[in-house]
Amino acid sequence: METQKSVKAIDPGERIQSAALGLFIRKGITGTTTKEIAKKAGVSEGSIYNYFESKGDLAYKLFVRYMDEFRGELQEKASSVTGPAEKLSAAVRAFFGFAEKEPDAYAYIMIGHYTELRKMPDDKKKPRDIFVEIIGEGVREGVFRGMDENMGAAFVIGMITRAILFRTSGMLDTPYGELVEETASSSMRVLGFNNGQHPAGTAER
Amino acid sequence: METQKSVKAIDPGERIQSAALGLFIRKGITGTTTKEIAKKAGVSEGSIYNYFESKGDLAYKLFVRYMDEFRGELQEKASSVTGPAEKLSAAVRAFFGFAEKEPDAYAYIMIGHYTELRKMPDDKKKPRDIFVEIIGEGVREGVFRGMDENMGAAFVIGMITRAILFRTSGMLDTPYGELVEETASSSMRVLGFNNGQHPAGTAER
Amino acid sequence: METQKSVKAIDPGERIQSAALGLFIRKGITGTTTKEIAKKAGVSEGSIYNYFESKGDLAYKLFVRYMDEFRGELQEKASSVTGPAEKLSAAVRAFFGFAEKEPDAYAYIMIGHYTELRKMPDDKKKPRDIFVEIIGEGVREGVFRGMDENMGAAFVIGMITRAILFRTSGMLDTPYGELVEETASSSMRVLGFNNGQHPAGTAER
Amino acid sequence: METQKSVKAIDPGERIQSAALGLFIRKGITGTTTKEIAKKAGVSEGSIYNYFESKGDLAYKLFVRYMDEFRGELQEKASSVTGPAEKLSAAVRAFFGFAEKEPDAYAYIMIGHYTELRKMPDDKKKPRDIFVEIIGEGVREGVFRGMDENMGAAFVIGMITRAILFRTSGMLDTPYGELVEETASSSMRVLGFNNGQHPAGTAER
DNA sequence: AATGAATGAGAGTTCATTCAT
DNA sequence: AATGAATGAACTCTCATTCAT
Repeated sequence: METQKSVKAIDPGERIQSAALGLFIRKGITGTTTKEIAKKAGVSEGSIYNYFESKGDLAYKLFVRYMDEFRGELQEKASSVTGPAEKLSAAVRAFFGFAEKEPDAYAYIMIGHYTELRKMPDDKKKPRDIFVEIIGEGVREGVFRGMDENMGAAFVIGMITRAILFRTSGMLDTPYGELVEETASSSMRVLGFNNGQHPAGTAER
Repeated sequence: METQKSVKAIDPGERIQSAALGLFIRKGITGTTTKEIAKKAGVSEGSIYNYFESKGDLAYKLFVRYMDEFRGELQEKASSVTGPAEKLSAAVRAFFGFAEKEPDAYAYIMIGHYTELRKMPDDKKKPRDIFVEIIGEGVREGVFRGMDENMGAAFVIGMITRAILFRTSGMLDTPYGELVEETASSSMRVLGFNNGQHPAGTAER
Repeated sequence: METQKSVKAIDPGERIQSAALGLFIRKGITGTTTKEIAKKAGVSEGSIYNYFESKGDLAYKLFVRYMDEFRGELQEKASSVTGPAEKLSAAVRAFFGFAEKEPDAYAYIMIGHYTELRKMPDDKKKPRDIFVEIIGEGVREGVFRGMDENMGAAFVIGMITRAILFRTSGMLDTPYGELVEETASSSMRVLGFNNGQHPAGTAER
Repeated sequence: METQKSVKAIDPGERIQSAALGLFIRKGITGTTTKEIAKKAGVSEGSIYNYFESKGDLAYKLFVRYMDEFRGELQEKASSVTGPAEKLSAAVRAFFGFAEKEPDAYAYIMIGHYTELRKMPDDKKKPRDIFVEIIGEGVREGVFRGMDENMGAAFVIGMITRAILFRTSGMLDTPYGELVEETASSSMRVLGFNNGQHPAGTAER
């Protein structure tokens, strides 16, 4: 009963991260002040520094955290099925699923590629690696047409992210479920998926 | 013969824009100081304000300028051929062409979508509109499979931009020409291009 | 046998003072944080305030404590012999002795004259008073030449402190014992000590 | 006529240094805020940074400037006469002269030895070197008794600085001129100066 | 007595913008 | 048009001190 008194009682470090995430995606990292973060999180400005070394550290930790979470979900969903086509479909769905479930975290990850975060080194496995592996496997097994797996991953990820971007910014009003299915099947077309019946490259369905 | 006395003689406004572009893509807009711009452009800090209202105005004008230029090239190339498939191919090539010829401008446009510039309203025609129109036309003519033209544009643009991003960041070493061709043909696959022989949706080639 | 259980068992107030002394002389009072003191002393930051009113109070108490200790040693050594010359020699030796035995405390006292501590009023007897008294006595007894006792004290203390400073900072490599003797005899020269044979002040000039 | 409009017209960099010097010696470097310096100098806080890289840089530049000036005066005065005894006397007088003419600069130099400045590396010639050279020369020429020149310098400088300190802090009311003469002649006593009549070292002990 | 998270005033510093020249 | 010194608001970050536990 003492475990959780009120909403204010949850870990300040968590509240700071949550507040920062919302501000970062709306105003950018540099465009967000520590004063704003503190106010939104309901803590003092100085408190931020009890949990993070600097604003940059906070931004970076947030990035790594959500990248890991995102990659983890992709991995988990892809691992739960067998076969390159099934894995790819699962990964596409998980991608959309994450963007739908945690839109702020998703937006932050996307922004990260184009801002200060981009230069932050990371030798950890990234979401894209999941796609590269699945496609590589599919190509080797003859399920997908012969193509560079990195290029295939670029195509698939590109389609997904732009579809989400178009939808988020109101340029596309296709219902969510339909968009997911269309993106998944379009990915199959790009990869020359042949349903396993005969050599890749034919793809009639 | 008065057209170009020396490098210092060209329009200061031009030099300022050129300097700013390079700095903006490397350090971000907020991360770039007017002092740096002035120094790189070889003008005084105060001079910037004789040509632009503020740093934000400079950033915005740069964005609009290159967006226009980019869209213009896409338009021009697409208009020079006939038929949706040909137009689309031309647009895809022009997209890559612009990114190759003016990498800084291209990078700036891409970054713009995710930073301060994003909020800048624009009712002008954008690069994406070119794709939407071409695809819409192709769908109506039965050359492409039946699909939402905005979704199709999202897919195609997504493939192109990610392919360029992967290549630029060294994750993909496919030769330039080959990448262009692969992207163009993959776009056709996604759009269910049937070579004009029979109803879209079959796509064997 | 309860006197000293473990190093952690000794009085926290003592540990705090010891930690503070080391930090103060290396980084200055303002340059030392309470967090550092607490860490080095092995206590919590808050604990400091159970023993001292403030950081300034801690700095001041340290200063007074060592000033007293220093003056006490000078006094004690000087009192143990008779005659101005002997007393002065003893005081000079005690001065060097203190600097050698408790270099941190000595350094802190020296620094104190030039920093925040300087303004702290003190009507207590100070080390310099020992010298003033001895010299005044010597002058009145005709053992030293006629001179202002305060001036004489300034000269003697100046020689001692600079000699120690030069030695501590590596500018002087005279062995310790020799330096003490040289300083003591040089003090005698300055004070015109005539070995008691004939009236002081002989040194015609 | 335009050269000097008003007192406010003199170089802001100079006004900043002057204001900082006064504050630094009264409150210490860390104890002085940039806000105070700016206010006293009659400039904006930001202006300080048009002239100095940081508060530390300002403090350091001030230190070097006055050290150079001080050493220069000692050198100049010592060079204007011949013979070790005369040179030493001149140096002692110049030392007192500088402290009298520029008490703030003198105080700042003294404080510098005990604060942040102390760690600032300096391979330049320092005031003390003047004394070391003169004494070394005197010892070699037999004008002063045989002694380590560094030790001799420590004694002489110690006497001078303490005499000034005692006088400045009101512990000594000897008139200025007399104090200078007494310090000069006492220095001669310490160095065993024999008036040139017979070999140094005569002072049997 | 002991703790250490929380505080918030205030520090040094940056920088877009202005304006007298 | 061009300059660049001056500005001052706003920033990030520090740290002595407090206080609920």
